[in-house]
Amino acid sequence: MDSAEKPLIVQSDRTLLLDVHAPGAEDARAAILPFAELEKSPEHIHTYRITPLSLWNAASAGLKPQDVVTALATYSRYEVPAGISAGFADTMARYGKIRLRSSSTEETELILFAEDELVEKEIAAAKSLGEYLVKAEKGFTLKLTNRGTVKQELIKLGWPVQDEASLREGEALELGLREILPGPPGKDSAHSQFGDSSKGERRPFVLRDYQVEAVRSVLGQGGPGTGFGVVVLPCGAGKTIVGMAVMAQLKTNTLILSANVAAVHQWIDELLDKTTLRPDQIAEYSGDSKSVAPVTIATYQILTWRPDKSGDFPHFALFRQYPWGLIIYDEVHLLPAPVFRVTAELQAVRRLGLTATLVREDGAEDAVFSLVGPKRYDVPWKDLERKGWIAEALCVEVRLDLLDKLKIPYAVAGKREKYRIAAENPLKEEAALELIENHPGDHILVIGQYISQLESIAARLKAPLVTGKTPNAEREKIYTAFKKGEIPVMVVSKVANFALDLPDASMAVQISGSFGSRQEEAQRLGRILRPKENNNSYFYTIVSRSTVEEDFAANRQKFLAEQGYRYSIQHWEAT
DNA sequence: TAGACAGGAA
DNA sequence: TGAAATCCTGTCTA
Repeated sequence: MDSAEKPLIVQSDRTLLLDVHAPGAEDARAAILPFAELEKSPEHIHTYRITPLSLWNAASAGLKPQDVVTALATYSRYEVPAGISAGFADTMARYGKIRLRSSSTEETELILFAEDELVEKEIAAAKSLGEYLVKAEKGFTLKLTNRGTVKQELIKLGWPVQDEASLREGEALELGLREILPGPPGKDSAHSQFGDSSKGERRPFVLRDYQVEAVRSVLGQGGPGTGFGVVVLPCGAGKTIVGMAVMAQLKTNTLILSANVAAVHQWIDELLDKTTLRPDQIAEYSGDSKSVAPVTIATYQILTWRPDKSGDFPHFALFRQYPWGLIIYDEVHLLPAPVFRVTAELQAVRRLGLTATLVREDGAEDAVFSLVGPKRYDVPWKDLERKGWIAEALCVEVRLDLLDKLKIPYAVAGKREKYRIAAENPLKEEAALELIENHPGDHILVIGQYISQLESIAARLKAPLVTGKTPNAEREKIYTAFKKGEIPVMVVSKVANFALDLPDASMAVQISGSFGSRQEEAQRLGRILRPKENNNSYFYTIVSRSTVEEDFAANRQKFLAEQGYRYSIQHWEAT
């Protein structure tokens, strides 16, 4: 490759510019993904940033500074700035400089070792740690119960702790997977993980190669200190299966926390379908039913509920009253702040975080890192797509003008109203109708934010509308008809973000979205990413040109680019 | 005992 | 930056 054509520009401020049109851009992206975070993703040049956290994640995954340097040198158009490599080495070296080990004498104490004297002095001088650490002959001792808090404080000081203290063994539980021996990957076996449990059949399934790898990277080789961390996999890639496989390896009582009751039920169905667990060994702990069993699935919400604002969290007792050997945090990026607090106490219990995206809008990534664990496994969506595990999705941003009549009201509107005017641009409906007309035979989901807009387009499409107010019985009826193909188009509101029982579609048209949340975009794309027998899925986002929406669209798409998708932009004109 | 629904929270 | 949906609890009805 001519070096002038290389895709990457490395800058001394630790940003990486990726020219997405250059040859080798895809390979370069895959190479930098383990240690860099995507920051911006406009059409031509994507910006990645190397942060301390991204380097520590890389270090905990076993990457060496030299690997980072090599990746950069391989794809860099210009010479890698002098000094930047030394900086990476310094930052990465911080991971592992401080280790946490079990005390050989005191069962309720841990020992914090610093590799060199300077680091030790720095820790000793840190005010925020003073109340937890006691100077010992070598290193410091701390109370077992402060394990998480200390780790969190240290990462704030720039010292990620390598936690090697032993983990508590939970009560043993015999369970296995109803798994058949893995075969070669291919399109056929891609479907075998999605058994139809409604028919009551419990088919064996194949653990996919990347799922096996994810399990291995969390559990390590069974050595001390392993057994916690976060696995990042896209929607539809079988995160629950990774969770169940970890459970089957550890064979211990497990508490599973998930985002909503639908997810709780899904976990229960999956556990019954794919493991050897009996129904009486599985319990739901939610608003409906508060039972506890060797495997218990709870919602985050019930745990964070409290009768009055400043009081205690009565349901936290669930964490402590049962001998859990493993806690699974489903959708760990949604972990609420109060659960961080109790998680800080639970550092002796094995922890597995599952998510499609670690990105949090509130910047609590370092709390996830220090309390749940470092990122242990991540795979670019494009890889899964290439192997046929998830459907290939084509993302198109459709830009159109604001309706003439609205241009003046938009210009004079306050910041607040601008969002709504741009989002509800009536021309979007025309464009959506046209897109849908051009896709006969597809199962189409129209997704939007505002009920009035959705009502209008649903009426024009003669399609059913599902919102939060739609009673469950009716939802069920519409979903079934959509699945059978009796209804080709379905209009949905924000329920699309949460409802797990929403049927799969081969095309989605997003006519309005909310304030640039990447998680939201992820959920929506996930709706159309399930494996299909035939060809591609389409994801259209309709955006009003020259409005605030363009900025939001950029933010929302960042996530997709993060995963290696390429957006194309179409301009639509009213005829 | 199950469900439907209102009200509060985030 | 704002609207919409969810989940939990408690109460009421049959």
